[in-house]
Amino acid sequence: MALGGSPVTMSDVARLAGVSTTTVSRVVNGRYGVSAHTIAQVRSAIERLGYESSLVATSLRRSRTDVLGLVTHSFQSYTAEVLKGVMDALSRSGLDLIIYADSDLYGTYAEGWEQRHLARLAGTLTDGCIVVTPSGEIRSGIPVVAIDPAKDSQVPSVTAANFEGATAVVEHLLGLGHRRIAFIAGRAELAASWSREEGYRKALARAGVPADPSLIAQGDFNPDSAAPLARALLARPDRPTAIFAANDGMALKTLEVAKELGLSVPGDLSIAGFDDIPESALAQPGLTTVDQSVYRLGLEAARMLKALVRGGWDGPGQIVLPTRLIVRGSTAPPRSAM
Amino acid sequence: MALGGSPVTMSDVARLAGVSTTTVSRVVNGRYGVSAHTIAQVRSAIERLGYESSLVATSLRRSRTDVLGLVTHSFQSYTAEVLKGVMDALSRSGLDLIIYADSDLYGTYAEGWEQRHLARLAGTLTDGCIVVTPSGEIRSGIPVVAIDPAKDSQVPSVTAANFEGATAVVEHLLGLGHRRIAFIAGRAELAASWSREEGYRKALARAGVPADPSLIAQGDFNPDSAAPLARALLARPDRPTAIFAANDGMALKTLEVAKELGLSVPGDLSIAGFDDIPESALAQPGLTTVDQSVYRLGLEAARMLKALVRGGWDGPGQIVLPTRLIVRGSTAPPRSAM
DNA sequence: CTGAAAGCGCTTACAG
DNA sequence: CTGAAAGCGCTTACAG
Repeated sequence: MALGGSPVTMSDVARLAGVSTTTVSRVVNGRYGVSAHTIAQVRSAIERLGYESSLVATSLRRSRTDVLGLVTHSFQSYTAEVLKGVMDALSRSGLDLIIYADSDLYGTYAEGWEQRHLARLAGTLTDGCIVVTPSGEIRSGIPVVAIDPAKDSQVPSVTAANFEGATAVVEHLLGLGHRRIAFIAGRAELAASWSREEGYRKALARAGVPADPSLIAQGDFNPDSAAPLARALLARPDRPTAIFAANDGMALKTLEVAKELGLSVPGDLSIAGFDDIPESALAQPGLTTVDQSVYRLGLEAARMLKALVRGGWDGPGQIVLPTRLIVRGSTAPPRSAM
Repeated sequence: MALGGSPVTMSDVARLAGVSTTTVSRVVNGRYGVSAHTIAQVRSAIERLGYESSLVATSLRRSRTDVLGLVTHSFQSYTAEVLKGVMDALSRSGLDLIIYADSDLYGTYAEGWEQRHLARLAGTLTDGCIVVTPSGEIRSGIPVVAIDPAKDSQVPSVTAANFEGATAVVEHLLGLGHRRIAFIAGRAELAASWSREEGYRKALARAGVPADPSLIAQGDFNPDSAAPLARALLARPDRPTAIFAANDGMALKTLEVAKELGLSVPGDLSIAGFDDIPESALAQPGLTTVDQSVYRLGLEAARMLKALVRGGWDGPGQIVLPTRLIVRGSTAPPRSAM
């Protein structure tokens, strides 16, 4: 009960109750074969001492922990949405969640971070893990589900229909009359970024518009990475009439840059993104984008992992969630076509 | 190296390298007194097997883990901001972070959740813990810092100048000519909510405006909790000319409700919040609010905990961060005063 | 119905 | 420079 004393252990309880730790363990875990009197004795000792079993010791001894893990290398609003979905899927399932974040890797993309984080949890702490946007292939002794996996990754994963979504948004721009459409890409190693770029290329090709490689800029999904890229694109004499960024964070940053440069959106420049984060609906003008429900990414990943851990998964190795084009004020016909 | 085999242990490495686990442990932890040849031997075995030490086993054996814990019962944008601050404070400090979330308590305020989560981590897993918005007093064997603690809590904590911030925003409304100002409160057990209500009362009292108890509604910081309350307040024949909500989430929900009811903001109704979350600047009209930098709450809490864990804290037991009134378009003089 | 003992994967005196 | 043994806090056969 002491504030600041060393943690109460099972032996403390056993001593106070006058029984063995074996018996205390039985009571704590609700096993059969303990007399009512002993149970009462132990319960009261637990109460008096404020005993809580040690997750660490339990998980080291047991094979199962009923705890799922999640590893991530940053906490953007994307991550927060993922977490909401995961927690809702786990709600009242008896499975808890542990999130592991390595301070030395935070915000960087040091290769293999997912592997190291995973190993920390996989030992015996967690029964299975969700890995958010891993940069490479993953190997692990426990079930793993990736959210937005690396390109060519083989682990079970959940992702959105990135190719289709990107195609739809670029076709929307083409339909408005745009021909010089730039693309700001995301982290190149992620399948999501690669598919969005493919969708962009495919839509142009279908429309018979030759792709101009100088209109493709390499960002990393981080909003700040888009600022210099947008500036460079917009400084060109033959600047594009539309910019499609691989996520909303970068698209909104592009919107900021355009305003700084005195360009009106969508008058001088159309802008589109991907994700439909809450800020996109609130921006001035509202951002045309693709809804990919990051919340559902987290929800489905947790459901899949739950089934995998319990040995009851018979679905596909990859879940692809539908996307939806959302047209708002940031896109319009180019001036030349008006 | 096997995909899906059981985890590689230190004994596996020892066997392959032809040494004892003692020696492997020494190499892994960089202890002195191992021959260069043995080190190379062990390193290569570790490499070949893809060995990573088990966090669980290590933390059970060692007194120190160099891992800090954080427990929360929900993942709102508030939590995401807190986490960013915490991670930035921990960056390159050698301290990692584990977040524990209990699925059975998610989104609910079941009494004592913080105590139970904490006990799971406090055993030996973490050297210290941050508890986000605990609902009651906390006892623990390891250092703990609370962010927005419970009323009358004694644990070290970080919070904003809630009283002063609330006073400022209500004085702003009074200055515009409002006299019927409603207040939507937050979770009653939190000091933050209580202080904001006190600030509201104090500002009215100073201005000689009698407080009308029927204008105080009890929310819980969750945006959804505000909808019925705002509806009830606005349905009254003597409806208030201004509503001050204890956080931005509830204020933005109130804005939505007002629009639904066909009321113009700020023409028919002024609305103010507290927090300054990103959405508030983007809302139409922009939300008048109090900036409390949730990011800094996380940053300072992690700094404090770091010092506490390392035995180097000599600051006060509670850190109070300044707040700042931010006036945007959602507040204006009431019609009657125009 | 109850307990002594082994062992989960590590680290740390201790002995050599 | 290296290893056998004890022990961190639990759970689980096994024996009684």
